[in-house]
Amino acid sequence: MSGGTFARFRDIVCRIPAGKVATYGQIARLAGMPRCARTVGYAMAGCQDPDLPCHRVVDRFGGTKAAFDAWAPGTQRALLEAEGVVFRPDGTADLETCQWDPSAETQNA
DNA sequence: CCGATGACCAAAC
DNA sequence: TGTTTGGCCATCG
Repeated sequence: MSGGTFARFRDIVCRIPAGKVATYGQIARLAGMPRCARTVGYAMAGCQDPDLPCHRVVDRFGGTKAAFDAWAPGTQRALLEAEGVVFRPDGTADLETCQWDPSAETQNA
């Protein structure tokens, strides 16, 4: 595993600050694989690591995935809201306000 | 062991 | 302008 692509995704997702959300494509892009967004989602689906804040990972529209709902109905949104993420009436996270900005990644874990 | 799938995104026609 | 296919990697059966 170490040295695998999944490890890279996990590392990136783990660096998402609380109150922020990142999209699969964004993470994949940061990992160096703009086309590997699917692999990112799979990394979460197959390996729900407790240290992996997959709840901070959303799709391009900031909408939580149905699979996540199956894992924990309404939990993702609750966690994000608890972290300060702003949700819209449509049930999607306001990416304009809460999308993780890797460029401003000054928190450096 | 090998084949198919999967929580997606972006470019191409 | 909108819709479709393509692509990537790891895990599951």
